[in-house]
Amino acid sequence: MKVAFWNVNSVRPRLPQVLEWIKEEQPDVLCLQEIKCQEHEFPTEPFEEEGFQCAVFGQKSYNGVAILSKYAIEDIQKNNPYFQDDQSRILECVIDGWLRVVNVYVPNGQAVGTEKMDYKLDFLKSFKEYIKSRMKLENPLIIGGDFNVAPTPQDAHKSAQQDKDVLCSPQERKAFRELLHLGLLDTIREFNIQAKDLFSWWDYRSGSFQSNKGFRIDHILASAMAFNSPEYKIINCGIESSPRSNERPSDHAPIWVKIEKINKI
DNA sequence: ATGACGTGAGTATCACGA
Repeated sequence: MKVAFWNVNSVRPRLPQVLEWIKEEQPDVLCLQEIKCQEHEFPTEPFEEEGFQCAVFGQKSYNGVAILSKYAIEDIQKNNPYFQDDQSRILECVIDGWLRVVNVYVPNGQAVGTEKMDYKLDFLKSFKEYIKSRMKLENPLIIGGDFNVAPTPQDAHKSAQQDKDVLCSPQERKAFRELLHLGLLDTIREFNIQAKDLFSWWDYRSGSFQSNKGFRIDHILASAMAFNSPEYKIINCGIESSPRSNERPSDHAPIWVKIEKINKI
């Protein structure tokens, strides 16, 4: 099963290229972040025509997440039950009766020392408790989306100001590490231990993509049961940077994993 | 560099992104 995540920076102007990418890459599940519309404005029909069911958690103008799946979508949960939030940022479900998927759009944070950074850090602190509760459930678990954190210096281009800047501050990196310490693996890093210049987001300004001045801030975290166990295995994963070359692209690239269910005798 | 782009709301310009 191929499960992809993509911050599309508004789904409606991006619809033709999202449909094109689906036809080329054939994901079974596509989790979208920053759809920037309400449920009734979401382009459900074009995705249904490609064979997807849609679960949408929208918001007017900002944020919003959705899960498209060729298999049954069950046990839908919107946002974190332990965190009061008037923004639409988390959508959880179980796919095909076995794979639990959490689709997350972590707040931007604006800058260190601002109220928005406080909100981001509160969000991440509570997100950890929420994920802890999900790891107690029986299903293999993957958590993917836009985390807005570049976990290590390896995940930011060389000229980035790493110590004080949003995405790279010690506070944000600590919050991300604490998530991993629950027992989750950063799948794309596990498959690319030494790789540098492996990025998922490039600023629209200053030709950042052309000079590969990016950050790796979109991630897919996997429980040990999902990553490699007698029952399940992640056999491959990647960052698909080619859509960043499209006309009117999202500033984020899609990321994906292939997870295999190993048949019991 | 208090910049650069891009999107939504709304129809001039601002909030927001990261």
